Amino acid sequence: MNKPDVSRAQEDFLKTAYLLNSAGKPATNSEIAKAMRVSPAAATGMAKRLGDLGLLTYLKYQEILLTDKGQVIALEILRHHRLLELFFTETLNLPWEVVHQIADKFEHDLDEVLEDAIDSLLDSPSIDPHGDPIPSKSGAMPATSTQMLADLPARTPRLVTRVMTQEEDLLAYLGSIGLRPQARVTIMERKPFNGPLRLQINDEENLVGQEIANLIVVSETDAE
Amino acid sequence: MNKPDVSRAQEDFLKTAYLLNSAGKPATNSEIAKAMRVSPAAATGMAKRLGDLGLLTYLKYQEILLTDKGQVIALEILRHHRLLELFFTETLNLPWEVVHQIADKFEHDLDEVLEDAIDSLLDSPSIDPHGDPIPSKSGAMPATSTQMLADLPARTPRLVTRVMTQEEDLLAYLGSIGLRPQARVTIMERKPFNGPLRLQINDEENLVGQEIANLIVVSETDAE
DNA sequence: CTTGAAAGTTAACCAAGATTAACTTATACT
DNA sequence: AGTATAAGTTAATCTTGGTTAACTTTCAAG
Repeated sequence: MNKPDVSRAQEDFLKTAYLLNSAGKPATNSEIAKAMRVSPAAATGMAKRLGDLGLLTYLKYQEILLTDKGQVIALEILRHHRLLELFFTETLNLPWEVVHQIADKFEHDLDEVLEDAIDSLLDSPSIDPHGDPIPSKSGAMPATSTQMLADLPARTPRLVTRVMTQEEDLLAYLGSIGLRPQARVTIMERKPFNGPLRLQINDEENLVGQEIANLIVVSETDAE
Repeated sequence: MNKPDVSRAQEDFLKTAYLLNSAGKPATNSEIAKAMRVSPAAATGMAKRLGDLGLLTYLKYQEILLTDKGQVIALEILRHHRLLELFFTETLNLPWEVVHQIADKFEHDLDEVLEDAIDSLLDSPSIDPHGDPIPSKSGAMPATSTQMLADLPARTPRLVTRVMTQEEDLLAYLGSIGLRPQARVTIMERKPFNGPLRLQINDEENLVGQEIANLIVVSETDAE
């Protein structure tokens, strides 16, 4: 298995496209450009280059689609990213809101020796501190719940399994109210007209808006 | 204190120049080019760019000299490098011969939060796994012994304080015979005509050539 | 079924960092 | 002192990954 030797910018592009897809959004030029904070023209140029490398299929004006080879790379980077996030929170007690940006830089340089050492230290973990699934070394993505807290009826106790944001301030806040993976959460009351939700989080109550509830993934079955 | 925002290639150049100087060699164009594995022309170009940035003084055909600003950056990168080496050996039990190349890549991306976390986890260490001194955050380089094993008379027990190579195979070998920082070492016998040295290393004897003995730094006073 | 805004592309350009080839300078040696 | 060789520089060129500005395509809505 020869490694295609892609640059960081290329890896970032593939990762971005993959993440858009797995968030249910199409990997369009403008979405990618926005996510990568570059101009649309830069995204077009990169798409062409990666198309030539056989890592995605690029057709003018169309949504880009990763090829198998491209997806393998995206998953590898994602694995690096999430392993690193977990590694840094575990070994250094760094809060979950800071590890994302750090991992974004290191993910491109994680060689296999280090990757394997981290994997074995952490006992081949399948989720990172945010609850995001860590692809296996062979590229298999662990299954995750698709149940959003926002869609849950009241009085249905669940466990938080994933928090789908990387925004630093928001993560810090969510952490402070205990809304993180493994927390027990129950919607006690929904205020009308898409109003805030009164939540029981572990032993405390708190109010959160719809927007936040839409970032919280919970277990598909009741917390016992 | 504004960060000058230098690229990786620029950081590498400054680091290389600094390391040449501290190894007693002049930071000449060809030495730098060789150490960085780029063409001499590339080194000239980079020297000009860094000169314009005020990070070194560049005069045609002359040895380059880091300015204070340039040296601060070099020391910062060196600090990152050595902290990372130690961090990875400590947390992951990686052997000392592999951490160098890993740190070479990560050193450019170590932000302050992570740097401080590592520093405090390791209790503000002053040497890395090879015995190389770790500059303090303020840029002070810890003093080190200058006594080479090769220059020691026979029957003079010392402690190994530093092993001055980053060659993977060699480090692995030296580790295997116990020649690493903290080891007790004594020259038992010198074979004539710069022949090999018979060494007592901790509790075992071994033969090494002059070349290796010239890489081993030992304490300046006798091991008790 | 036309049309206007949004999305995407193209073109011209730029800077960084590399290369090779050819030239210049420094230096060491007879 | 004169000159060969090593060291260093310059010039021309390349690739990557960006930019902005202008143009084209798509598509939804009247």
